[in-house]
Amino acid sequence: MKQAATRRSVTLQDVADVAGVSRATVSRVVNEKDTVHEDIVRSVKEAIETTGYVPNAAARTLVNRRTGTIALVMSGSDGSAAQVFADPFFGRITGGVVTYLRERAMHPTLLLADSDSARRDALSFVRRSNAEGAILVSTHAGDPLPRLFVDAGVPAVLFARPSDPVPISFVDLDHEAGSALAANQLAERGCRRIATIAGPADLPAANSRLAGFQRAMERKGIPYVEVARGNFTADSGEQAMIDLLTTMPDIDGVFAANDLMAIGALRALRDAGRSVPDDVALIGFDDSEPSRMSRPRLTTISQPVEEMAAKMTSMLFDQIATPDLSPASVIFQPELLRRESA
Amino acid sequence: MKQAATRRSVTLQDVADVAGVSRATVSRVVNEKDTVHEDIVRSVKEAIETTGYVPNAAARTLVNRRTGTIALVMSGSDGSAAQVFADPFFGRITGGVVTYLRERAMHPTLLLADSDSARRDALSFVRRSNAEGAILVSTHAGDPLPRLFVDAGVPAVLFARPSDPVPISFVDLDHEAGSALAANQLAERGCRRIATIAGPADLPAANSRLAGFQRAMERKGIPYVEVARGNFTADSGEQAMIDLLTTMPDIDGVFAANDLMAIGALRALRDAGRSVPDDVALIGFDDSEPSRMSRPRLTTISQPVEEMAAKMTSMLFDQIATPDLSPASVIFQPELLRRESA
DNA sequence: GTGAAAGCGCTAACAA
DNA sequence: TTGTTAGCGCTTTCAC
Repeated sequence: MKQAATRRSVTLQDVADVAGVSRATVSRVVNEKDTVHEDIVRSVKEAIETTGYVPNAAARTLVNRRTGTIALVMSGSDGSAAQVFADPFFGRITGGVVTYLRERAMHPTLLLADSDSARRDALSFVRRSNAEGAILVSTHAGDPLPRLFVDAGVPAVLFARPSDPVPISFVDLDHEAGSALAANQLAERGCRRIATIAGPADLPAANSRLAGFQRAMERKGIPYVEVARGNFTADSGEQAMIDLLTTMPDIDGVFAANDLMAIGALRALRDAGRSVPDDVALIGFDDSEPSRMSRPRLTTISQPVEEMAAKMTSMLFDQIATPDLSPASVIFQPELLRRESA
Repeated sequence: MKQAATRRSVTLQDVADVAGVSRATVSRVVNEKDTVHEDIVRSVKEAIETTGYVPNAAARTLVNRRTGTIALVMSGSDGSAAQVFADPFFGRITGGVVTYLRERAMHPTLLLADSDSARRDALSFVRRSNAEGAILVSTHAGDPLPRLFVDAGVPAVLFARPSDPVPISFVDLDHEAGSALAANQLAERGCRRIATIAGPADLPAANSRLAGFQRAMERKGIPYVEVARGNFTADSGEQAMIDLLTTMPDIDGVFAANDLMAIGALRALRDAGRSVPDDVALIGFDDSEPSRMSRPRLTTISQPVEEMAAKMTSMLFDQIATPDLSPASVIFQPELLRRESA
């Protein structure tokens, strides 16, 4: 069966016929090459208007190898699926990426890599030249994804330092500096009996935050800091605080490695009748939504996620332009957001 | 300059040469047509392996018109840019869409439509056949986006009922049923002096929630409900609650049209020395992260966002398959999530 | 400045 | 079952 004429989309040739010129000329006009006589430009543009011509991206890509798309790969731990997206962190990264890309008339395609097969699919997506490169957001340690992309020679950059040493460009936060900010603030308030609620030991970022805090405290003349472990949830923070209150009853300053745990700690403190910040000063990390909602509002460490995402995207562009660029990394500085809890 | 052989990517022809067959046969093997002799299949697969062949998506798309991509268009109010993505709602929708798509080996491309030109770009993105259709998530009233897509005859579905009447398929929540759930819960607790903190009057969803609440209360024999207005922020909820406490000092039940306002109300109530839920029962709407973090934990109305997003995606597929399908809508039922505040 | 023609890599008739 | 061939819509030399 022949295709109905109305169904067929308008092509360069159609425009050329209407304008009485060749395909090539129309192509030049569409691509704004300035080697076309302006009278012709005008009539071609008219023809484009009347025909309602829209260029076909696939045909273009086929010849010039540019897709105008990059892959944004979210790599959660296996099977975590949709949960990855519920994290506001993901939204902030996405915002930064989109903001940067839109100025270059490009768009990210979202891939979820939460299983071996999904990881392979993600790689193959880029290799079919659906995308010019990939932004990898890996939330868990030992993620095989970065290695996969690097080995395949596909342009890619990573959010956060790779846990295994992989030659790939990345952006990261200076976690140690962040917790040092918290340490200094606590010390300057006059806190002396200090504890920290650390994150999971298998997360590099959590360890950096812990190490940075301890080191900064030492520099402030407070060599001993009590350490409790949580898993980045509010409940774990609450429990850790309860334990801390037992082991260190006269505690007067706490740094939680993320806001959620700080919120949990806040609850334990309230239940114990300790006032924040008067009895105990408390600092979180992340500047998350709940940290802004809490009472007292949480003093916390903020990271420039959108900015980091934008930088990461620009690094990806560099790599696409110069394929054998050697890996680079950019470390961003966090800020102390003084609110009410410390 | 001739292109270096190593740079050129492996094509069907290369595989064909190695396997000693024709391009067409290789194509058949790649596309798993079962009309190929299994010995040949084997040797072709081997050749694919040794050559490292990866099919070129653009070339495929050019002939079969399928891109394996759909556009996910987030339409914030003008200039709201990245802020749209910070909303966890966006993440949940994305999660639902991705989960549905991945089973069909497809992926969403993210577009932000927060200005007239961005809206046009979004439309043109789909029309260049970069995507087979579009999922429109519009957060504000009077958004011109749905109309734009419908007029262009591009397959599209909408999250939430269009504020202006546009012939487009959509999914939505039964907001009235949601607030009726809240009303019933309040009434059954024995609350009699009841108020609601409504959302902005120009948001259809906010109005439905208000109307549904009033109606359900009437049915419960409580014809009068005090109404305060907020703008969906915690601060506005706090202020509204303060006002309510003045105009209706013996208030014993409050329904806030979203969780953030409920959180604000919770603060005002605590400041006023009212215990929740004993003195005043409080219900929110959305089941957001802060609602789970608060103390007392917020009783709220939850909506099946991921499910709605998945359904929306499947409706888009129907529309792509059958272009002149008439618009359909599917309304989802919310649930009462009883926690501690009511 | 403009047109003719040769592909980009693939699929799908149609032949064989 | 397999190969030949004609495009899909575009860009880009290369002549004119």
